[in-house]
Amino acid sequence: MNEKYLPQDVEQKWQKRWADDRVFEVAVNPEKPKFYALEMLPYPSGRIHIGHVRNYSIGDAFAWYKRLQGFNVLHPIGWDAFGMPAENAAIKNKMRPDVWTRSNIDVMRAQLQRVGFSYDWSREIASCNADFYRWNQWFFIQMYKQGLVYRKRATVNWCTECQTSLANEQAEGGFCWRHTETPVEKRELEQWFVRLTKYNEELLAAIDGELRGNWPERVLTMQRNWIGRSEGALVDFALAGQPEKKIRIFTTRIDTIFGANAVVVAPEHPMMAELLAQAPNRAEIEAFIERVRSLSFVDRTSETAEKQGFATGAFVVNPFSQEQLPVWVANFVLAEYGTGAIMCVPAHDERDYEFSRKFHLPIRRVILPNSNNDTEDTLRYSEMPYLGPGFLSSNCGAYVGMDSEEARTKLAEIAHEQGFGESTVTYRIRDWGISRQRAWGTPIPMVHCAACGIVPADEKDLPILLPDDLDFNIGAPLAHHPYFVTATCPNCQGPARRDTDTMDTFVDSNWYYFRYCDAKNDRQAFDPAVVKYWMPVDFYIGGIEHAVLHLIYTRVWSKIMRDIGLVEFNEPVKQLLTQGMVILNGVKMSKNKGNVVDPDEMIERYGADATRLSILFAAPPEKEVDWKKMLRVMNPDSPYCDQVFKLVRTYADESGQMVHDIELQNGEFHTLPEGDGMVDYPAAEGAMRYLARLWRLVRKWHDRTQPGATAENLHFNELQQGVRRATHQTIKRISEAYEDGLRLNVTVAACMELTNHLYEFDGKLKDGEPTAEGDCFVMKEGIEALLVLLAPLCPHITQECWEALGHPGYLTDARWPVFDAELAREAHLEIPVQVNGKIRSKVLVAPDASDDHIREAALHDAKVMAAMEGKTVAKVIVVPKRLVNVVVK
RNA sequence: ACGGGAGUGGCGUAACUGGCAAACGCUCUGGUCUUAGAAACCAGUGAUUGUGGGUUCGAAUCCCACCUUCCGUACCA
Repeated sequence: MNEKYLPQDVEQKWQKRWADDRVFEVAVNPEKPKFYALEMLPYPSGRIHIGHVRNYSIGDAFAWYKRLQGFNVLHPIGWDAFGMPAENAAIKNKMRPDVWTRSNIDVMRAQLQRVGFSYDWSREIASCNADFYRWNQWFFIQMYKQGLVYRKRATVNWCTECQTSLANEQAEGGFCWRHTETPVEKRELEQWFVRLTKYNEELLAAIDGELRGNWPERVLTMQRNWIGRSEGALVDFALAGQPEKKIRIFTTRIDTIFGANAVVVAPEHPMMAELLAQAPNRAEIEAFIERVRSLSFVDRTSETAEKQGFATGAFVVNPFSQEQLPVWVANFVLAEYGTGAIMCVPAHDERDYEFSRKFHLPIRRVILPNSNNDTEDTLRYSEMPYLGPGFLSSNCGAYVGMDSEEARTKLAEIAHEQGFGESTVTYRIRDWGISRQRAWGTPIPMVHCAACGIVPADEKDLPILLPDDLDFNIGAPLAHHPYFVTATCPNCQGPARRDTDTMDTFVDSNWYYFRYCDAKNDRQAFDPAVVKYWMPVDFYIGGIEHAVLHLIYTRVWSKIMRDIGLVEFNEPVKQLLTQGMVILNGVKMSKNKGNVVDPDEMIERYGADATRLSILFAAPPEKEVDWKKMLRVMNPDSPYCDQVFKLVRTYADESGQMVHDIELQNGEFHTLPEGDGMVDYPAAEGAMRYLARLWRLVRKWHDRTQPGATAENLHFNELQQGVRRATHQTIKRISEAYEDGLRLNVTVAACMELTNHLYEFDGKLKDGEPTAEGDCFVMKEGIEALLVLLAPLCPHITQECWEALGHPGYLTDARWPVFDAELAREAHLEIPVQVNGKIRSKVLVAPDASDDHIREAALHDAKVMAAMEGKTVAKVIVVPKRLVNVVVK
């Protein structure tokens, strides 16, 4: 064992051995319990950043933890390799996207290996490889045959930056998920859709069932809201004088229908032409509709948007009251939700109230809050609009006095019986449009034949290969590629045209982790028997940003695979952890924001183990880490450096060189002069200091401990027992931290504490004297436990130390230390004694002392007696083994 | 606006879930060692737990109000 801890040497040595001996490669083994540890796969954007290091360090720690517990752990990695940035690089740098992507992958793979993650590299996949995406095409065809993908013309979201359509989930809030500054536009397009909505109820059931407690509540809430289930009723309002023509509305409050003062339709409503037939100011209304329709999603829904509308001149009949109501068109009614038409009930809906007040429409109360003896007088002072439950008022014809909840079902039933409505459930979630007008993606395996229509490609013709000589400087490269476009109809063998759209890249991430299970299979997407062994994923780590994107799609995809007969389970991910981001100056790190911190420099200076340790120690996994608090500008000669934390922005300049800006005053950034940009990482330095300390301890003791020694026939003195106690308390603490929310920061603290304790013990021994057998045993026990407990975080140094202690094999064969409650028990308890809630003294008692004994000891303590002087004891509270509180008056 | 988190030393955080507040680390100060520095080691500074009220023998922890902050949703009828 080297005298000095040299992380580079240690890390390179073991990384090479791990690779040579394929230490982390696993195979199906029915004898062993399996564990599937997974992290969301990276996009090969160029280089790894510190956020990746954090995410993957968390996952690696858990994979190691399970491995040390004896599980057969599958821990794979791969590349989300299709997508826009490659295509942009192709346009900008005239590089082929596959070349760009693969060279990025090579760089990033080397970086990941340098961090020493315990991946089974034999399973590495890249979604841009034909042996992967051919199965996207295969799935597509299966789903097409089952009616789970279908084609329709629809208004879709269009990102002008991406030059492609987007799914609703990818345009949340009106902005593109990649370009959060770019508002999406609407376009009419013919597209392929995946029938997500078939699984609405199933998705919801699991959110409130098996996923609850195992997925973060935050993610479940977001998914629940996204699915947006809403129970209500559809009601037809016939046009006055034209009973065969009806406007269908959706409402969750059919019980308020007697209070309707109008029917309001969205500007896009399909009956608009008919409704406007009578309108005297038709031109004005049409101009209004045109104006609203041309607004971007954001402008149209922004908070400041005032309610605007026009009466169309048409009237409808309220089917319950036979009352004639005007039909209005207004900007606040959404065409894409419900039926695109509502009934306006101002007394019991905020928006309708605001709208009616503005346009002076009559407001009529139909739900009375307290009972049916509310009078108009008492109501005058009650709130408007009233949204709560109550009783139907005398405005409600035969239903007066009915409970509003009851009326909700009752009126829907009546509507159904009389043929003008029914109760229904609507959802906010839409089917998933997966066609993309891009070239760097999975070609959609469909053929357009003049004679046969749209026909799926023959399965034996898969994969439909993406040409590698596309010209990216013309729009729609696939459509302009003659050999790609030309096809033969699988049906009639006549000439046909290929679909020139590609699939959304979220298709790849739907099932990549199934492919890891059987990554080399060239006959099927995966062997169901193999997947049956490894799946579902036991522990999945990724960012919260995929809560309603990837994590909804992939749940549905699993259900589709189940329905096709490939798998048997319903949910693909048992437990989910959403790790906190690493942010810099309040912004998430990402390549296109230019604020990426490259870990290479840190690893070079402090080693991979210290880098990992420092970032895991910084905060619990689900919390954000602010990178600026992890670093400091260091250059004592620089006038900018005065031993004070500075705000540093780290990014790569044009040439790829890392540059550090430093913030001085007033939030202004200044580029540091040449040579002053030295950045120091106190956190990583501290981590390395700790590891060096551990190293020295092991070095001092490694040849004094015998690998085979047992505690039998040894009698331990008090000091030695203290070491064993600390060891076992640490085992307990760390094991609990893993099980209870994977609080890795706590495990680091506990390891340091144990190390401190071992040093303390070492310091008490007289140097130079032959060491007692008991001393050697307890140190060996402590050090070995410490190494195994720390291995998930710092696999290199612990492995090196493990070897130094005389263990021939890899740490993967070590086992998580077993906690012994007897050894962890305190020799005696120090019980704090309070007098009226204030700590006055402490008494020492035996660990098995009775409450009575503790009480007596406390009451006879000199300091306690002094504090009670002249007062009478009212009550004595004894918390077993914990504390005594004497209440005196 | 609504919904959900979160406020603990100069900083990051911990506290067995109602029982000794601050473990662990960073920073800082002093010392030992050294020609000097670094490293290392030793010692030390550091809190009305956001504010106010309540429950309790006892509150960082539970309840109420307020303040600050982060995240999510944003006319979904």
